[in-house]
Amino acid sequence: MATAKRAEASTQRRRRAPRGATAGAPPPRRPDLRRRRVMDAEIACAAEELFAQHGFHGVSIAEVAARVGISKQNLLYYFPTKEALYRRVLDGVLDEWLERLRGLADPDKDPASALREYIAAKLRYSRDRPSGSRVFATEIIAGLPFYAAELRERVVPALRAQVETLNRWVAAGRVEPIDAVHLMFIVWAATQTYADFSHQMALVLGKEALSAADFEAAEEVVARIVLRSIGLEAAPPGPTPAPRDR
Amino acid sequence: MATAKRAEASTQRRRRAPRGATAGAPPPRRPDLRRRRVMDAEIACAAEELFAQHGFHGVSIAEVAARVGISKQNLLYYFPTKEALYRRVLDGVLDEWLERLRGLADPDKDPASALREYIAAKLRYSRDRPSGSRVFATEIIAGLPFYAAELRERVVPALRAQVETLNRWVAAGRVEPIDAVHLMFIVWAATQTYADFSHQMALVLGKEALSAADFEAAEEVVARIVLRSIGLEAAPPGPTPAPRDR
DNA sequence: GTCTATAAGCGGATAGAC
DNA sequence: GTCTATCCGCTTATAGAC
Repeated sequence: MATAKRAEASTQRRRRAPRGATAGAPPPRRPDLRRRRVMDAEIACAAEELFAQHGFHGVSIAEVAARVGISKQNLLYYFPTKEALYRRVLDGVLDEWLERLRGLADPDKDPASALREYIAAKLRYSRDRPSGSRVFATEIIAGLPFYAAELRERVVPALRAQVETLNRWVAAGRVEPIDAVHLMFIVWAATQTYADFSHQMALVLGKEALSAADFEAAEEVVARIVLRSIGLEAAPPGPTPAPRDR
Repeated sequence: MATAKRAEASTQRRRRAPRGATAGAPPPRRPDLRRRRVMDAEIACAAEELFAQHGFHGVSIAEVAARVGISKQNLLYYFPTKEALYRRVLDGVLDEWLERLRGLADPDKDPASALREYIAAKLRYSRDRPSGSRVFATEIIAGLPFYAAELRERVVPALRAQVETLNRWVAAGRVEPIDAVHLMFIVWAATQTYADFSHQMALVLGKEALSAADFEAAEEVVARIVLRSIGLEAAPPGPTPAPRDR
């Protein structure tokens, strides 16, 4: 999702073919569900970026509407309240997040490669969808004013499952004993930070934005840190693979 | 700072001793600098908590004033604009942060204990002043809309110095080679997260808030992860010291 | 579905009396 | 320093025509 397909949809928006004269088969008269879905997604996508930058209260529905190219009243036709739009954004972020991480950290897998994959997937998410990550982060930082129930129902179980997997590996002697909850807290933080704090990172690195090479380096370091901490791997093949840009 | 001395200041606020009659020595007529400083601090303290919870746009100066027990117009006497108040909050957070971390990560120190101290100090900060940490985090996540210059001038050099120290340890062969920037990114994230994401953590742990024992466990795991990643330490003395509450 | 019009309230900020 | 009064713009949301 994210930035895709906005342009095409926008150009075709106002006024489809006129109805009265030339149409052979009468167009279906039920509410246009497809259009509804497209508009919902497009509005949510615009809202996601704006909420990420300015926070819930820092964005007006008029601004979202303007970015999509519709009127604010029209936006209110699709989302009855600003809060509904905000929740929809969080839902979308969460859906994709759960989808991407489904099945990773399977307790039957090899711990090292399972953890590697998990870290890679989370970093990919930070890279592909920083806005979503940021909206979620600010909601959590604010103390879950809108999304506490959903987080409890959908996120916490997923996180607990990962902790549980790690604990099973410990119990089976496949990794060294460690406080699994805190290890996972750190994994989440270390991967999330590449979305949330990338502005600060860019400033430290003296560049405009993080590059692909930065994300590769991040993946290597996070994986090394985590794996070594539970006695899984000494060091990656090459000591420090040549950075491409930076 | 934070929550201290609010009560006493509030009770004595309205109307000091009347001026006309009984006073022997005429009270100094210059602007009361001491009062100014106290009020500034008190307002900033209240604002810090509110900004942390609701974000810059989610807080009205009237709400801040109400929490302090003054009128909104009176608040505007001390801070001419809402933005000035917000910057003052960030300044305060940054001042204390730099103060606490000053001198840590000295390149002449033993790397292991220097890093341990650094991690402990950052975690203590997350624990003592979560609101400040959160305000800062949301400002960064939002892309530094107000505080870019200050971050560039005061924070980035401090962060770079820490990276530099780590690099010197690598060059001197005192620690194993590693991508120092990313290691530090992870250290910042792993310590910061115990302030910013503590709500989510509490939900995962099934408790109201993080306890002292949680912070001790965090310190142990973060230190272990970081030190091991550069070949500094095998494991802490006891395998898993008995948790006190949880 | 999309538009115009408008309700009803809160936001930050200023002016001036005391 | 603190108060009263007030300006004005922007906000979410609704009503109803087309």
